[in-house]
Amino acid sequence: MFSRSCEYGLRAVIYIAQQSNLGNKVNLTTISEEIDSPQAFTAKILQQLTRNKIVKSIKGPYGGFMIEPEKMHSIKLSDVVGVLDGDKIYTGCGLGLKQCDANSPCPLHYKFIEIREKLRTMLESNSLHDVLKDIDLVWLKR
Amino acid sequence: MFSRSCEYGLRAVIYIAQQSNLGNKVNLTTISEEIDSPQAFTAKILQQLTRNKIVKSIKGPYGGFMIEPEKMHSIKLSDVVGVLDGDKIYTGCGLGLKQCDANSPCPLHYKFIEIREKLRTMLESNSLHDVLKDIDLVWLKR
DNA sequence: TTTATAACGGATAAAAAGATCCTTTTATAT
DNA sequence: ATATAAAAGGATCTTTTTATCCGTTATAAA
Repeated sequence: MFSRSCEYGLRAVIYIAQQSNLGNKVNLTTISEEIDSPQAFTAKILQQLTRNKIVKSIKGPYGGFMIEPEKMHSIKLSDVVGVLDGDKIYTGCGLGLKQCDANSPCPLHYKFIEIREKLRTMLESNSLHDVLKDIDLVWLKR
Repeated sequence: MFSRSCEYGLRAVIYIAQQSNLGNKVNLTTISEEIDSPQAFTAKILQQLTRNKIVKSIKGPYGGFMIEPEKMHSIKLSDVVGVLDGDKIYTGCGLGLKQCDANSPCPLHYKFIEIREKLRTMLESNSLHDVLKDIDLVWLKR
């Protein structure tokens, strides 16, 4: 469904969000341990998320990553996915055709569109706040 | 959503099925032209589909690929996807966690499972016959 | 002001996916 | 029998994705 990068990114964001809610900033080492991801690679992903204002980074001692509490409602899962995987998951054709839309649909167009729209809606309607509401973070470690 | 291989595979199977319905066998060159895919790579994919009895191959002059008419109802899209991409699209965790299921769900488990089940149902309930019913094959060329 | 810590960024490496090439095998028609 | 057409299969190459390494920059505390 998503690329590795995007999976790590989502896990990282959820973890950082949860810690930010507790008032903690977290550094790269901790993040990659907690979400079980390769550290250097995770660093690259966090850089992208930082540049795109999803997370905030603080350099230097006692630095790390955090998400501003006031953004918990506005940042949607779709924002994270959008930064890391783009929008091809919503817009792309199930059969990989370049041109496939309502007025020139591929054989499976109408069968796929429903699923893709459901996915889009899910990602766009769930904010970090929503995700954190009922969460058991242990699961990010597996 | 699917790998390139799987996209080509689905396009090839749909095209072969349609031609088989018309009583035609089709060779690799024709297939890759009609579905706009790299020929040699498509050959590899067709080999896999042949080994897995999705398509039938006939060697030698006047040979090619076909799908036996009596299989049009029994071969589902999920069979093609299963051969080429496996079942990770149904069973895998949205966040890429190895262990994620009903009794140890990841933070997004219940949000994803609905989408995945919808996809599975769609692929498992659509046979080649179903797909061919209302199809405009021109679209496989784009 | 020095030292230590942590993110940033560029370069590189490894692995996987995508794609091609070429020889071998099979089968058909002449 | 021979020539030819087509798939099969092994080896290899290319591109993309995933992952690592290391020097640079920023910052906080002592």
